[in-house]
Amino acid sequence: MPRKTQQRNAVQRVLADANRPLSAQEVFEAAQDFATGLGIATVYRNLKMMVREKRLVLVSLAGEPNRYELAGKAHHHHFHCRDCNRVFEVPECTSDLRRMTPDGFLLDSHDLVLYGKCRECAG
Amino acid sequence: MPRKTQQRNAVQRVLADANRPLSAQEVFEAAQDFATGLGIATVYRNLKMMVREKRLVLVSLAGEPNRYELAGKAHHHHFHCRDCNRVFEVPECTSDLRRMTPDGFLLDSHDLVLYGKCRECAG
DNA sequence: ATGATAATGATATTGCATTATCAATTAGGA
DNA sequence: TCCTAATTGATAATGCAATATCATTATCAT
Repeated sequence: MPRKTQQRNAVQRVLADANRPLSAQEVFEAAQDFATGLGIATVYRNLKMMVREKRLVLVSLAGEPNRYELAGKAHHHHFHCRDCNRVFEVPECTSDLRRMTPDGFLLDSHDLVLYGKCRECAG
Repeated sequence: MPRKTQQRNAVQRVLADANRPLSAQEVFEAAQDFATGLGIATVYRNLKMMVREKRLVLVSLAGEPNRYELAGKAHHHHFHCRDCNRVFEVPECTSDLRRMTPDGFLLDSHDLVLYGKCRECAG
């Protein structure tokens, strides 16, 4: 039976407040404010647990450490800012991906990542 | 001055013959046929050199070791087979990605990966 | 309040792709 | 052919995210 802890709440809260996927390191830094003395191992443990419980989903991007976002969001994709290295959400792509799937291939899912500068970095 | 070696030729040939991006490991295995006793370090060295010379491009996919493909191809994306773990090329997506870019963000490039079963695995 | 045990923090360890090291080999111009 | 420097193979080392370990602390049902 899982227990309520300050650390777990802090991790959860940080992810709920950020409306973008965060890395363990980002969660670690932000969650310090709500759980002083927080350890990185605890962050990893709680992220893993919350993914297992399907309260978070893992966002895996090429060449990047894993990020995590709240589960249950509508289908969407991500924008990776090359300057600040933050990842943002973008709405679903509308194009018919089946059209680009080679004959005989079975399409399950897809991932689209946009790269560039976020609003702040473009500023 | 770079020299012509059996090993370098083997790496090059394997990548030219495969019409899909290959990992260092895949290159290593396939190139054995053309260079007996080939070492994995040599494969990595040559891949790195060929990327530096812009004869290959690096294909980085989430949670996967790097893959490499011949440079100079038309813009395209990739299909990652969940069964055999091979990656294939697919033609460019036609949708207007700028439409999904949030206001104020600057879009440089994008990557799209399709997931599913390739023809052989779907067979 | 108490006890059983879940959770934590510090840190060592793992896993894995990739790179560095180095002695031995080989390419290729003189 | 000879020489020199590029290349190679074997393997140790690196980098880094993520996990395991373990003694200590905190939760919460009783």
